[in-house]
Amino acid sequence: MPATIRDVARLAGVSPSTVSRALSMPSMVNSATRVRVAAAVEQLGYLPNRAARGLITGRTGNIGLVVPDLANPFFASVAKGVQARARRDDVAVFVADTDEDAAAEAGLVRALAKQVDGLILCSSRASDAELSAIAQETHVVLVNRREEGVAGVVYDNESGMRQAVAHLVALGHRTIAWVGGPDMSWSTRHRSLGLSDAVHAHGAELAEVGSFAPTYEGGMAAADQVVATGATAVITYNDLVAIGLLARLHARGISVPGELSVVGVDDIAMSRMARPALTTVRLPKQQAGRIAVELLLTVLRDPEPDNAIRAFATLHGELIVRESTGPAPPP
Amino acid sequence: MPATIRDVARLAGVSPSTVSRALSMPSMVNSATRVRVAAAVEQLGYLPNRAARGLITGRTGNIGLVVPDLANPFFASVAKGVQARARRDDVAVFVADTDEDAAAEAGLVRALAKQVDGLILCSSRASDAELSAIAQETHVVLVNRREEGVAGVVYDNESGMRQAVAHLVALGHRTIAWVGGPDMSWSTRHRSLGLSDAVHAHGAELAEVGSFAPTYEGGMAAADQVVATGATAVITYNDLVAIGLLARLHARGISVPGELSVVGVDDIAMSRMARPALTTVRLPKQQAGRIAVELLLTVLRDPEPDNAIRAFATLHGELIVRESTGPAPPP
DNA sequence: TTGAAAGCGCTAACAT
DNA sequence: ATGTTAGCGCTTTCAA
Repeated sequence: MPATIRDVARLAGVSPSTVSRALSMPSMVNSATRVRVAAAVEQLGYLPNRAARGLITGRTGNIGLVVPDLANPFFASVAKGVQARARRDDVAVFVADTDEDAAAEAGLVRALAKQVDGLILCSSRASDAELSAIAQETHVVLVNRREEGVAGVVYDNESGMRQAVAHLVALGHRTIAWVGGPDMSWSTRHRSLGLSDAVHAHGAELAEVGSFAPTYEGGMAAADQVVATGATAVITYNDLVAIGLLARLHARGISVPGELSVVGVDDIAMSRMARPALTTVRLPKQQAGRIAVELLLTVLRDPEPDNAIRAFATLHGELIVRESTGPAPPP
Repeated sequence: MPATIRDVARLAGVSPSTVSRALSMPSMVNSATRVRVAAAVEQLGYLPNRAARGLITGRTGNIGLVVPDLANPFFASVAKGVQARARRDDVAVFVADTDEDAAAEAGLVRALAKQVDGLILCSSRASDAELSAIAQETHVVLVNRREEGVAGVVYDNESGMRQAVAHLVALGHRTIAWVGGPDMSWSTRHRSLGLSDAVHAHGAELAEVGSFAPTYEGGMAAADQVVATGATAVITYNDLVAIGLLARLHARGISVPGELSVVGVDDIAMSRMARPALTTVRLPKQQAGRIAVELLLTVLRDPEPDNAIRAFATLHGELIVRESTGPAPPP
């Protein structure tokens, strides 16, 4: 049986309210009593029951993190960043994996919303309407998606795509293929847009091969269509897709980068380990998680609606050049 | 402002206790009132406050999952399995990442213990003493570790090692190196033991090169020592280590499997994607997570101490042969 | 500076 | 079958 505040109070010879104050507002209690309370707390190994506290303060000290797929290293990294930052403020984190299912996401969000002070929605596949409904119910921070009036952190996808295109064009590529991710993904739309702009700015050609699952399998599936476009270079929605694509190209005996250059996005650990090692746009993943928590805590501390709107962070990706592109020029 | 049980009661024209009963023990309430309550619940979008319920029932409907490193795909998969199974029973999951730090683990566990019905400790690095202390405070299910009197799920490491060794010996290897994982890891001890038995049973030689971090970097660090042993084959603590080792061997121009055969453990997605593709012992990861939840829910349902002791599941690994071993015989 | 009392949202006796 | 009462562990008025 864990000790309650009354046990502590009894042992310290004070009232429960004094114990409560000694813990949450130490300045309002006599230093002598404060010491006695501290001793009792120590001796009993007392830890306040957060649920009980939350019931009255309306604050649970918990936050929720919702991701499409924990097995995707990108999300695992974001989750790690969230964890790390949350722990610093003694905040516990509920994690929910939606399995890339928008319907499941809605359910999980509703279930979590009641037990947390706020929610971090990572790469949410929810519709705009659903999203604002959620934002009404609890504090929300978005990762990888920008929505008016909701706080969040996004990557500058346009800049990432510009870097990738500049690199490929410098290598002599004139036709670049693009393998898109989930249609509901904000990132895929913005990467596609940025890519289109960058390619045309360089007077090159863009060959879009459509939407694929953001997974290794998605990349395998996309490979043949990419080859069919006749492009000499391809940029994929993310690294997982690029690595799947690499595998299929290898199976078909198509040499990378000899016949086709490949660029991914994310720089997951796997990218470096791929053969050939994958050129990619490195996104600061843990940082996104940390900032998301930061934002959420800020919003919670000062819930003025004005702040929510401004609280949008933009992170920048960085092109990491590896063997999967050049120096061999395309055919 | 979310609706409370009193709002529902008022709208349905009944008392709060009736609403409570209609929701938790529907059979004890008149079907007519049950319908009225259901309607009110629906109309108000009422969702019981779990914290409040937990305060009185002593059950929160939450569980905690503690892992050493979410960025390790093995743990990400286990987490996914846990999530999936927990969701089926409408249980929410706190996830804590200890960053491979035993001290952090202790703190996180204590913090979580109060807000959950039970804890799943995955590859816990805690000492036996700490572990039993935790098991005293809350219900615990261990993954990847076997402890007397604590429920859990482990892999049959011995069998996995036997399969790997039989494979290597059949290929003609006579000296097999072993790269161990964290010293505090139950798995590393049992893999090492099983390996030793299997190797000697085949009349072969075992060359142990010590403990390394269970990461890509650990594998890089181990590679040169492995080579120095003169072994023609190496088995590593896990796939991440094997892949790091592969990278370092590649950098040194040592051919795999031509000069050295490599076998990992886990079969993370990355293993298939490695070049050469990694031979490994496939562990059912999500299944471990699912079973852990199952066990925990069972223990919670019927907290007789007798069950806890028996509730230990053993899962079996399966050797997956890929390019990193044979058919080329060792030198 | 401290204590007593009330109550957060809910469920579990105890009545009826 | 339903309502009333009490109280889970905590914080927060309000008095002293």
